[in-house]
Amino acid sequence: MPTRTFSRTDAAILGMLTVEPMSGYDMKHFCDQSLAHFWHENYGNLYPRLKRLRAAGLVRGRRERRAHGPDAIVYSLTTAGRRRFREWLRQEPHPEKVRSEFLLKIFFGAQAGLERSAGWIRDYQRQQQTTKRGYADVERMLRASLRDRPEALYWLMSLRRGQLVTEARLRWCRECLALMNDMTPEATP
Amino acid sequence: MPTRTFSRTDAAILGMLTVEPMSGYDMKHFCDQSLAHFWHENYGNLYPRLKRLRAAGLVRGRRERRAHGPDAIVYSLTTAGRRRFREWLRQEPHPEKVRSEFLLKIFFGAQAGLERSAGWIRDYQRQQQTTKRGYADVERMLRASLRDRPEALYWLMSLRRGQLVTEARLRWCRECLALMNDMTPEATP
DNA sequence: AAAACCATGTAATTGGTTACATGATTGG
DNA sequence: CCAATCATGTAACCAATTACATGGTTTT
Repeated sequence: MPTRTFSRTDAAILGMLTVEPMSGYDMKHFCDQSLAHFWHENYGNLYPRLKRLRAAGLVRGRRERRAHGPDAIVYSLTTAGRRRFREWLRQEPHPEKVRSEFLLKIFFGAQAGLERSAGWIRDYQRQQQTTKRGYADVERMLRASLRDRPEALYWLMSLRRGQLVTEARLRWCRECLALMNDMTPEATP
Repeated sequence: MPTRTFSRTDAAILGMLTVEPMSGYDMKHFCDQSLAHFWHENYGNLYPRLKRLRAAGLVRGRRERRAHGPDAIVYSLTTAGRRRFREWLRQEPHPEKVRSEFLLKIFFGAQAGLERSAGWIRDYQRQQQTTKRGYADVERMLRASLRDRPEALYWLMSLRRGQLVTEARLRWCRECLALMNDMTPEATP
């Protein structure tokens, strides 16, 4: 009797546990720090999933005393869990279903006017710049861990993707803002 | 009494109707053709939403005879609908919540091995190449429509974003494949 | 006559988000 | 002792996907 349904969140959970045993709380942090540019989770989804995975025998969890703060339920993979994760890894990834509210607003930007649209782009540009700076730190850490963690090479690859894409987005911002600037009726004397 | 909830799909629908009156079927096509790289819809969501929007008085729809095929319900914006769309446009876009199954598989790729991971990347590369070719056609069409459609400038901007990002992703594929190739124990004599 | 396309819909389900509730521990 | 952080959970909700069902029209 296999797990009834196996969501992508389940896969992410098992994946994180291949790195090291973690609590649900830790996983949230792992997502926010290491997977941020391509994955996110929230507690309301994480905790119930962990319970189900445990019931299904894919993970085991035990209450542990922590150096700082209250006890936590630390989960680790069972043999079945590791097997299930490998199985998921073998399957072709589903094509992504993008939904970018931001680009929707740009596409229909004519209705909003140049000023407003340029404003969204500048906000977006700022975000991307912050992201870019964040990557630099992560990269340093990852490179350092390459010695004792061969997987870090894969981590670096996924990071690299974030970097290149962010770079491209920033370039796009510059291009658009320049273009829009040329279009604005010159107000300087 | 305003619409109870206003989903992003609702916004997309109203947006498409600012371009021209359309049926639900047309909208699906519009998404697949013009918004594909940042938006997608499916009938099971579209049709019920259209009903609700009509009930809320934001769109009006009437059965029309079509040149080819059966009758269609062609929707257009009401004044309230146009107002509601402008209101949505003024609001700051929500930050995107990315979930890329593909990158998750790359990140945890060490568990799968070089061969498998490189395979996913090659598949991905092929997809992106197809996408890139598609953009070229769209660009030509959009540039042509610039004369009688000033909004086409905004359409071109959103397209440009797709082009730059796709370019970056392709570059990433090349980099990764080269790196992985160097790592494979040379099998040639 | 069949295949391909045009067109609209519903029901069941899931997958995920938000908001709420609770409480332990640590550092200032 | 208060604020911040650590930690786990549930309930209500919703948004969207999938699968199913139906039928008209056009082309071959």
